[in-house]
Amino acid sequence: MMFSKACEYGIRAAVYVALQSLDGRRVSVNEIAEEIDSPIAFTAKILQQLSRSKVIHSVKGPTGGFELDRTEMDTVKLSMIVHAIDGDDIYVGCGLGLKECNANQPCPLHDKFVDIRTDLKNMLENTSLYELATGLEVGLTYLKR
Amino acid sequence: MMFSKACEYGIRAAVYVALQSLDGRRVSVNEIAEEIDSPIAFTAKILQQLSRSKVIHSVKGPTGGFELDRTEMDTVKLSMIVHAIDGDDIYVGCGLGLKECNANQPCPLHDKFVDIRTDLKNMLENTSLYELATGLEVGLTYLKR
DNA sequence: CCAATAAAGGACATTTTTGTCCTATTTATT
DNA sequence: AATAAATAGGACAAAAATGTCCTTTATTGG
Repeated sequence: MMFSKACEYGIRAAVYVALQSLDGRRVSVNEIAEEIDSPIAFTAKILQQLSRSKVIHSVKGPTGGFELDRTEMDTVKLSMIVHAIDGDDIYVGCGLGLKECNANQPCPLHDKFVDIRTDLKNMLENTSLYELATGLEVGLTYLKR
Repeated sequence: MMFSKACEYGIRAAVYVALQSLDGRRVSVNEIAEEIDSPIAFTAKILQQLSRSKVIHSVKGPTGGFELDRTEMDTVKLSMIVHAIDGDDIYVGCGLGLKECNANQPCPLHDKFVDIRTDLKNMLENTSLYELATGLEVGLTYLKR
């Protein structure tokens, strides 16, 4: 609707990793894909991206998996995940696809989009994985279905 | 960023048709594609969709083309174009791609998305082609580049 | 050291979106 | 009636996004 499928899986995966990390549990790709109801191999690719972008931490070998430490959960905001996967489309792009749309040379929707985008941007930049994981932990929110 | 490419072209095309219709000019696919800087044949398909959805009016044969009458420009809102081309994804879909995300069983971002989507929805439902075309006419906004 | 386990990564397959080309249909003009 | 101009529509092509499979690399525990 707004993010790519890859980004949707990425956010859900990161939130699940955060949730389990609250209990000190490291989680595997298989478990993540199972718990967020996503295709395993594709999810593995996305987790690689997130790991390369330092959004989550990965450990190879037996007992390995993905994790986040408590401080990272606070510092990692949704905007970092979206940026790592979808790039800066949401921030930069014109709603009507113009290359050089800006306040000087705006598309007909420019001003109307500015407000909506600002709200979205603020939301993404102010929402941490910790915040999302705790909602899940308490059973208020869900990651599947 | 938010709409498909097809929808971006569709909105730009419809606004251009409205603009020219203000002067009583009927416009061809070729002229539209030229003026909004879009691929001709693809634009033709999109105009077909808009015509079938009664968003714009088409006339075949010599002197034919696309047009809108003054009353239609007021009644046609952006939401109708978006709906005709992209369906109701923007209205219905969960931000994280869950099938059954709602107030009872929300995804972690549900509440945060509700506000943003409501604003987007209101904007689309309250913006008419007439409003957008007049901005263009006065030279305040642009449809290319 | 060896075996097993888990992520990393490359190559490939499928699906969707975007885009093109050609023919058919409609209609105004002569 | 013939011609030409315009949209309608079907079939195809290319590109991007999504998704799978298999091999390599790192690491743990026996």
